[in-house]
Amino acid sequence: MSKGLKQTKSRLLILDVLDKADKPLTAEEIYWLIQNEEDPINLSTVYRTLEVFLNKNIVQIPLMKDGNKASYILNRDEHHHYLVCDKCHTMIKIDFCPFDEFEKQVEQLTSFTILKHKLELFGICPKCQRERK
Amino acid sequence: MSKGLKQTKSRLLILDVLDKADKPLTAEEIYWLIQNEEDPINLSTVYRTLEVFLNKNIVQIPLMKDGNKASYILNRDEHHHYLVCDKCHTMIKIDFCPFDEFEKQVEQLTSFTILKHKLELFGICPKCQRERK
DNA sequence: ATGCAAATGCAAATCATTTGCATCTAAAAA
DNA sequence: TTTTTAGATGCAAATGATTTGCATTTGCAT
Repeated sequence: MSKGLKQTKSRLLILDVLDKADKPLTAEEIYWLIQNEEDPINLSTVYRTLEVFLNKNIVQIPLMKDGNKASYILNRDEHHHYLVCDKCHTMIKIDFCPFDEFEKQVEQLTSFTILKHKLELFGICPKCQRERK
Repeated sequence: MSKGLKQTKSRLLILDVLDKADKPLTAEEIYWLIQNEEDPINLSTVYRTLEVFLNKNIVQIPLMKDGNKASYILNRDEHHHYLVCDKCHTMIKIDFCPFDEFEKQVEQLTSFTILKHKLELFGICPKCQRERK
């Protein structure tokens, strides 16, 4: 395993689950998905692993929360954002991001060094518009 | 009090504290700020009031969290974003937002109707840069 | 193979937030 | 103004996500 981490079964399983996921997963969701696999793994381990992965920048927590639980995604070093439907919570990825220029302006204005940004868009998806939900 | 709410001392105090604040406040910060004022008020009341205010759109929760506590700001119907220092959590308001054009593009691309967006920038503030914390 | 630092399981602790319930109070009705 | 009552509050206990202490296990460097 990269970044000076021991390669353990739990960590590989968690990475695998996150890799296959098509949406951000909570610690508990990861936990249950792994129960369905071969070897059980403790919920504390999931939390501890996710924290290590966060520190190593292997995973990220996007802005949206599922209730008050944090969700995690693999950091694929692609930069993108999510668009979330307020009605049905459909979540789609937006693959472009025009904010480099904006960040430069803010850096000049504030003297901060900007490291990252999080953006999320909320609206109504086409399906819900049709169904007037 | 507007929006069909009873005008109570707690609610007026909470509104006042939020109005005077120059940054998002957690429920507990609001609670302590009010202890310093004349009349004490219960922490549950702060939480309950904030929830009512949220539903009435009188306050909003910006994206950033102080640790894992939610922060609240008065909804002033101004649109702006926050810049947060990763080290000392200093939080400053950015008063301009260039994303209308971007939203239009995303609407065309996805057929979503976009209602709002949340953006947050993270970096290191000038003070922490100097102190190399 | 051996030793050790790091990882894990388990149970208990933590901490923000919520809730049940008895009491109180703003404001509508009389 | 007094009465009425739905909604607001205080208090203590419950909840639920996340963290932590500690004993045990396991990668992996020697």
